Amino acid sequence: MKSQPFEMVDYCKINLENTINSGQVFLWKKDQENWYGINGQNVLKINEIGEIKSNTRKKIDFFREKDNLEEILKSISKDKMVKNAIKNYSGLRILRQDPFQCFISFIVSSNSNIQKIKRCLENICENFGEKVIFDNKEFFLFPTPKILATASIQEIKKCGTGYRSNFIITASEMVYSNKINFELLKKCEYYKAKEIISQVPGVGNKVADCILLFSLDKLEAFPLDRWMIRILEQYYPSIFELSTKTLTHKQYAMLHEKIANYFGPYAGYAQQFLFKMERENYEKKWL
DNA sequence: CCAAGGCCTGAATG
DNA sequence: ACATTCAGGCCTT
Repeated sequence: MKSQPFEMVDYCKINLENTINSGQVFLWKKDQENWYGINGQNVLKINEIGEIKSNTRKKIDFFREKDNLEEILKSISKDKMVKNAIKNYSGLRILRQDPFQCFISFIVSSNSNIQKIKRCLENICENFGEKVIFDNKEFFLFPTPKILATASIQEIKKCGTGYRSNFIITASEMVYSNKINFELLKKCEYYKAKEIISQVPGVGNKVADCILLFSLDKLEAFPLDRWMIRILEQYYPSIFELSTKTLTHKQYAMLHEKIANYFGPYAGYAQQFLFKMERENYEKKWL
């Protein structure tokens, strides 16, 4: 067996801080030594050495432990930008989130920022989610599709979600009625899954790609928000020449095509590293 | 097909 | 102190 470079082993080891502070999850906080997070009907606790505990016995592969990180990192290392980001933010992982929570989270995220998204989601949990005690601490789980589907618009609005409140209710109805079936979407290929999930009001290109990447195992999804556009303009002007300010559906699709060709089947991982890098450069706050 | 404006909130700026 | 501007993604016109 060939010995692999020392660094590669290092980069493959998960780094919780980098992972949680990368804009993919919102309901996480840290006390003295442990991270606690809400993932659907579970409270997750992760200690300093990376052991994961839950309030239930349900076991989920939250960290995508079966991903072949070495292969993925090699695959996306197409240029200096990505290589540096991998080096500087080593241990950053894509998580496998609870699909319904992820779905609602990114509908809430539209036209918003991380702090506000977090506040809104905390309100949603406190107002609609089940209260549980875990580790002598109080948590509110993420509400079920049924609860949000049958909530009143006024109640939702109190959470600070504004015009997105209607989207939340309709989206939850579609999940509750099984019109949107996450298990099915996991089995679909990327384009098909995206087509289906885009039928939900409040889910456009970017939100769809976030849901697909962060909860439905579509690692080729590459969410293009203002930050990513800025990054591509700045660092990849010759590869992905961007003409206009606003991305139409067609332009989004064409750009994704180029990106997929360039970064390959794990493009979503490249996106996460580049996003993390740029936000850190601008010293943007996380949670 | 594309461009422009409105939706809602909170932070930043004047 | 208050008013204005801006960031942010989706939908309708």
